[in-house]
Amino acid sequence: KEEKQQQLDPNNPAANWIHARSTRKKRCPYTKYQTLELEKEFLFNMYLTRDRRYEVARILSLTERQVKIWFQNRRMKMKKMNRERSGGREQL
Amino acid sequence: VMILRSRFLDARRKRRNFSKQATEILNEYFYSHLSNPYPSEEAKEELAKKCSITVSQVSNWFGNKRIRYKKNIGKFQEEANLYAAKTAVNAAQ
DNA sequence: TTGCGTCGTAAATCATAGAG
DNA sequence: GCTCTATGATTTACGACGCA
Repeated sequence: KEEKQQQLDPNNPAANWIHARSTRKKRCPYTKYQTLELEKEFLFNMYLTRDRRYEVARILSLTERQVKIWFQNRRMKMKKMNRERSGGREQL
Repeated sequence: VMILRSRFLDARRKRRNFSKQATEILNEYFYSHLSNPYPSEEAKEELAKKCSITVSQVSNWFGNKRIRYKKNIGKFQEEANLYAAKTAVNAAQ
């Protein structure tokens, strides 16, 4: 059911925008518990100290790198939400 | 209160498909820039305005389109031809 | 030179609008 | 109405680049 064969036709101008780092770790969705705890920590402070990062990672069985990146992504999400909250209309 | 609040927040996932015309505009851009379908911030703003959607929605659309196109070029061949022809006609005028 | 910041994105996954 | 699948949005994980 899974044959991903794409013969890139030389005529096809789309030949060059394929990135795909083969070494990239596959995305693995975090559990409800992990996400909830991360959100709680984010509410406490948007930026982690090194010690907090270590603790959070240990408690949630994530790597420190994962926790660091989660916070980076979370800050970007917040930024996006603020951007669209101020620009768009509000109802209710 | 928390339930109502979460319902409101989850409402962001309530979506409507874009209008036929908006999809048309986005596809025209995509297929006429197939060698580099990465609109600049300015281009995104212009597309957003023309389509009456947000810049984020334009970004989402291109992100989805690039990956889905790449994953199955054959499936989009007909669509690609259609917009290529349309672009050619526009250019000829 | 280490290291964490943002920005833009790939790819997978989620949620459901809509087509059969 | 009830599946499915197409589609828009969100979630992980990086690369590229900035600053201290």
